[in-house]
Amino acid sequence: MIEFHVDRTDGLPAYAQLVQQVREALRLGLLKPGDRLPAVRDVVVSCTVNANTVLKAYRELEHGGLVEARQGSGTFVTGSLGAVEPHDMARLRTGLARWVSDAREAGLEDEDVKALVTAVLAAEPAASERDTRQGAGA
Amino acid sequence: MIEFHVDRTDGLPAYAQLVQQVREALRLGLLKPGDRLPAVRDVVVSCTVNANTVLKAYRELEHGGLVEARQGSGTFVTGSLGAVEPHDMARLRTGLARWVSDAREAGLEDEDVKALVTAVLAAEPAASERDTRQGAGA
DNA sequence: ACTAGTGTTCTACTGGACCATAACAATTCA
DNA sequence: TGAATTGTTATGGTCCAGTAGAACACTAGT
Repeated sequence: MIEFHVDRTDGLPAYAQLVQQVREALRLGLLKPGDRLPAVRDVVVSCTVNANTVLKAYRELEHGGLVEARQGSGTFVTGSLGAVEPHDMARLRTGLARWVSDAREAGLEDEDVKALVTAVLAAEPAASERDTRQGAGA
Repeated sequence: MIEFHVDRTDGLPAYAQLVQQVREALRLGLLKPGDRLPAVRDVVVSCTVNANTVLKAYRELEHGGLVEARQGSGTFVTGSLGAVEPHDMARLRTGLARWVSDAREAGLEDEDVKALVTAVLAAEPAASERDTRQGAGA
């Protein structure tokens, strides 16, 4: 069961943060079709947000075909994202962790790491993003 | 001279995107003390945002001690961020580019990459972030 | 002194995000 | 059947980001 957390100082709207967290969990394989999302009322309590806000997030996910809400029983995952082999994912994660460790030893903070990732991704767009990219680095 | 771009579908407020882009450029060494930021009116035109929006971004940067506005002449960079050796930065960038290339061959999209980075950074907080972390991954 | 370019301030308005509260509807299970 | 749990809808309000338009203030170059 995924656990949400909302950072009000983030700038990103609360409902968008919830959506993002579900999508992220799907991409990392932490959430699979059949899994249930936390009940609306639970999220209301744990994240101290309004029911409408949670609903908005769940509906956006539903609209994207990622989850399905069943009145009376809950909201369930129905779709997937990314779909990379767990084995490959584990291998890449290890490699990335090593690089991050290296970067931190060189003095980079988390913000530096994120900036660098953004820059590298933008510098050499993937084939699938070639004509869609907006650019993000400076 | 840094070039801004604002993505209205991003969710993040326009002024926050401008701030982020300046901070990112500072971290990557693309912007150094003494450099001038684009004139408010130029940003208004190039990004089709309001002058107040740009002002808000510039003031936030000024408040953070990163830039200084001089009425009549422009807004100039006065501070720095990260401050990692250019040599180290270049080395890390190359290493990251290699990993990204590897990840893409395995089928990861940009969103997958970002999700993985977020997860890894959150999994092993840096010493400087130990008691400040909010968590972000799912 | 003049002018062009720069940052700055002000007021008024719109729209989206969010909250508080309450009620309604479907499902599940004893 | 009934109670508990779940998603859903509705109303009305607050706050803030962003817009629009105008004017003001400072600086540099001529």
